[in-house]
Amino acid sequence: MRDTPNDCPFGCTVEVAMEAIGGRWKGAILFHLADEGVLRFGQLRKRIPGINQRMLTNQLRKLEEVGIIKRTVFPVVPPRVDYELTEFGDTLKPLLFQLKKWGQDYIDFQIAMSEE
Amino acid sequence: MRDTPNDCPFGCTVEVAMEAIGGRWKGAILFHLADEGVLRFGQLRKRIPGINQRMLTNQLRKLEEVGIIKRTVFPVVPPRVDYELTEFGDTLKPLLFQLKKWGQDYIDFQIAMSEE
DNA sequence: CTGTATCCCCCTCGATACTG
DNA sequence: CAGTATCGAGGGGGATACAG
Repeated sequence: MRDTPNDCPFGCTVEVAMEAIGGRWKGAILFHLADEGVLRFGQLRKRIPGINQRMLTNQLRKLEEVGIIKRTVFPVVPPRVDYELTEFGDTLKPLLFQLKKWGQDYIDFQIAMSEE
Repeated sequence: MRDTPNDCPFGCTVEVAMEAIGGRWKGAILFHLADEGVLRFGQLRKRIPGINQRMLTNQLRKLEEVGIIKRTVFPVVPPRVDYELTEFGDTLKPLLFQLKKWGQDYIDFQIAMSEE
């Protein structure tokens, strides 16, 4: 997080947004929660190939910290922890779906470029 | 860039998109180009406080490499280099403005959280 | 003005093993 | 099942100096 959000003369709100939802995994995590609602830790892991436990825990904590996702622990054995978007996190949905759509276009474009 | 874009079972197109436009500076660079059109190296630098020459050059090269921005060198002294979005880069515009809007909401939300 | 070239630190991230 | 602990490699990123 930037120390002083007020020294953002022009387009740096974009930077702030990128810090919140950017990085290697956050986008994928958020997309799945936006797409499917409530998901357990293990369900998220299955949906994000390549991520390991450490990273998943790590990123989930950061998203929880800034109020984008909610974490619910059930005191049962075996343990069960649910993750979902908060009310504020829901405001990300249009962005995430647009991001996904653009990502598909981007992949197609890269393929077209490499084939020319 | 991910090696095999095809091993993206579910929401990983979001990951791919984040790799292309994510990171500390790319969002800001793209936003300014989307907002103002053609900008010179030095103009970009002035608009992105905190970035240094190395990083600006670095990120511009990456964006150029994947076909999002176009670089035009004018053989004059002193040198002049223009940057602008490519036709494909233009498809990012709605995303960037939405990103900026959400970033503002996010900043407000963080302030509200810390004041509660 | 628009870059390269070095140097180096830190922090992210991955692999693996272990725990309640 | 859902984590934590530890270690280590790698690269992102900054400061500075130099070049065309």
